[in-house]
Amino acid sequence: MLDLRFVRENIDLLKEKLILRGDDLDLTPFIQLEKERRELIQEVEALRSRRNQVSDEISRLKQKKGDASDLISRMRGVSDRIKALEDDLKEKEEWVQAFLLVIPNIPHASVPVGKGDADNKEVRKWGEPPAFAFEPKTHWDIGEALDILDFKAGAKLAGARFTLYKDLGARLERALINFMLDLHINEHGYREMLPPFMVNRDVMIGTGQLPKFAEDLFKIEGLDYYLIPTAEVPVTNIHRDEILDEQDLPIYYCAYTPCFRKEAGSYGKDTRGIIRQHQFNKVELVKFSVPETSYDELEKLLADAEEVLRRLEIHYRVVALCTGDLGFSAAKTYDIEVWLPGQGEYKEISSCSNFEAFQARRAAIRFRREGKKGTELVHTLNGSGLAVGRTVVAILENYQQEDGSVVIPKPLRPYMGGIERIEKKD
RNA sequence: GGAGGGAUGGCCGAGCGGUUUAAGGCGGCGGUCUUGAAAACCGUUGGGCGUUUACGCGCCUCGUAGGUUCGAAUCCUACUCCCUCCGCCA
Repeated sequence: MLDLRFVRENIDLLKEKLILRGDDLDLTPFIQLEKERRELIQEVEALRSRRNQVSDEISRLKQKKGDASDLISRMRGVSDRIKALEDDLKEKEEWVQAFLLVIPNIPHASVPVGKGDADNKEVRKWGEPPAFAFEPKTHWDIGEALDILDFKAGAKLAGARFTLYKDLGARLERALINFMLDLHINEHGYREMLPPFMVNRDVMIGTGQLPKFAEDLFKIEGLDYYLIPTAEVPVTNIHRDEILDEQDLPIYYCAYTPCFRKEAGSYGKDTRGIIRQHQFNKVELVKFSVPETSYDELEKLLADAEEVLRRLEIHYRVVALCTGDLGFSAAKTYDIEVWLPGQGEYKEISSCSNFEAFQARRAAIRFRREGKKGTELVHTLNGSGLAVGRTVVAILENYQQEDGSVVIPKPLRPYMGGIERIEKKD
């Protein structure tokens, strides 16, 4: 959410920025209603001020056993007028608030201008694609041949876009979760969190999933609970409605959670394999920072996520998302795209963003500066460190051997009971 | 699921229809005293909104939302959360 005063005073600038995003929100009704809102506030507050004054007078009179009936009769009805104005004001406040909640964040000045993913800018590449003396297979072929991924069973148990992991497939997923958590906690300075996998509506509004993207979420029928689409949601909201101390910042949290997404509107996309699932595992990095260092923190967070692929020795590239490809709440985003030989393309495996004060304003996450009065909004950041299912995909496709087996990257072997290779059972 | 108890400022805790401007204490901050510190004493103390060049002024905020009243932390209704006991349960 953007600052109300900022929106009011920078309408033209905001319009320009929205166009960069490809958003053509009409701001004119907002300008008018917001003005009416302020006029109403002044009217209602003047009346309330008078009511308070007269009530004091009545009180004083009664104390002295005086007759206040004249004053009382004159005040009769004033509250009804206040009430009527308050109802009107409440309606306008809610309208203004609802409008603010669907305005996307403003892209940072360093974000490349562009319309879609074709305009994203490559920042760097790391490593080399593996050379194969044979035609590399897709992970779904590898996984089925090794009997570690069972798509039919997933469909039977739930439906399309669900998969049953079996034996060393399940073990590999679990090994990756522990490897990633240990790396970030022991070496990158993050605190481990294990949050609820369901959250309420206010929390979803806090990080920006609601009200605009309800169709992407699974909701529990009859209750105010939503399945989380990412750990970003519960973890960022840990400090909702709080005022932190400057010396507490920056705060680094790391959390493993499953993620649940409806994937509405992606019907033809990634239908095979485990690239796009309704449920997948992710290790997430979340930071709270003072505004002046949040972009340094973004670079460090990105490096922390990249480190996972470097340790696993898998080729990837980093792209800076352009203005047209940026998510609703983000001011700047880097995607890490991992090389998938079976598909012959780079695929997003992590998305690292600075939200600046956009989420903090929605969730009321503030901090106090040493020796200064008042509060300021923190900056929030997060990034996948990494998406676990897609890391399994990357390992299967990059470490596949001609005989159909898959070599386990060295750092994962301690987490796999020393197993070095997944081979076909007979 | 059943029965009972509770929610007041950063924390503890009084208030139960009208100078209360939410008492008092703790903590925090500033000061006096002191070589320095402690103690003691004095002062100060949240969040949000509106208005103002500014100093300031006003409004809201006692779990949340309504209601009664000239006036609500206080009375009424609903809801949420927490605690205790019973039942069920990994």
